[in-house]
Amino acid sequence: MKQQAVFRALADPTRRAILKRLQGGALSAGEIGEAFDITGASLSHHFAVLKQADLVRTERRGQYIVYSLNTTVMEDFARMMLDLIPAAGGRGGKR
Amino acid sequence: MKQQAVFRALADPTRRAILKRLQGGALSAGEIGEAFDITGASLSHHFAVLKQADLVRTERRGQYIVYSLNTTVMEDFARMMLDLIPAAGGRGGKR
DNA sequence: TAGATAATTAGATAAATATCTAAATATTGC
DNA sequence: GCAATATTTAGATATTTATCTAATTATCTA
Repeated sequence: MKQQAVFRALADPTRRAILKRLQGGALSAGEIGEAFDITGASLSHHFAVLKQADLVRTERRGQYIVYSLNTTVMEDFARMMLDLIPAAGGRGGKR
Repeated sequence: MKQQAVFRALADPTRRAILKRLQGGALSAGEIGEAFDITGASLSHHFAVLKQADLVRTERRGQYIVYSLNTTVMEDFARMMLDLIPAAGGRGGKR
């Protein structure tokens, strides 16, 4: 997991909202965009950041490009966060 | 939890390194700073961001100001991340 | 109380980021 | 192949953020 890329991607509220929209299942770029008041170009930039962090997967389906969550990376991330906590969820104070 | 403040705070590698240093227990600002090659002023800025996110607690001890992790917020955060994942760790696709 | 040490605040600057408009690329259906 | 639609890329701009130096605040000790 590219840790820094994931943290950076999640730091922006618009990108987190995109991830939330994808919780219900895969959506095309346009469908995702309906919920936001920014241009397609800006959206596209956000997609690129999410992709770089491997938080979403893409697949072209005809004219459309369909985005879906990469839940593996999100799980890894959450568990890593828990590991940051001394004696919490994880194997405790390792390192 | 001030979600945005937490995400923003965690986005910076220096701040994450500070949190890691605190895993072993409370440290003064100066002790934390020993590990970094930036000025005290910059460090202090990072502390402020971490405090704003409630990720660390401070306590003055004489001349020193001692920082410690606020594990509660970190746990909340990790669990919230898991909840972002459809049917993963948490109570599944609520929301 | 004066000097030393620890840390923060103020103000400036350079780098990173979010957003925009315009142009380019990919795909469909006639 | 051409027009229409969906999306991305390029280039510009404004905002945010990380860092610095200098000054300020707080505490200790002699």
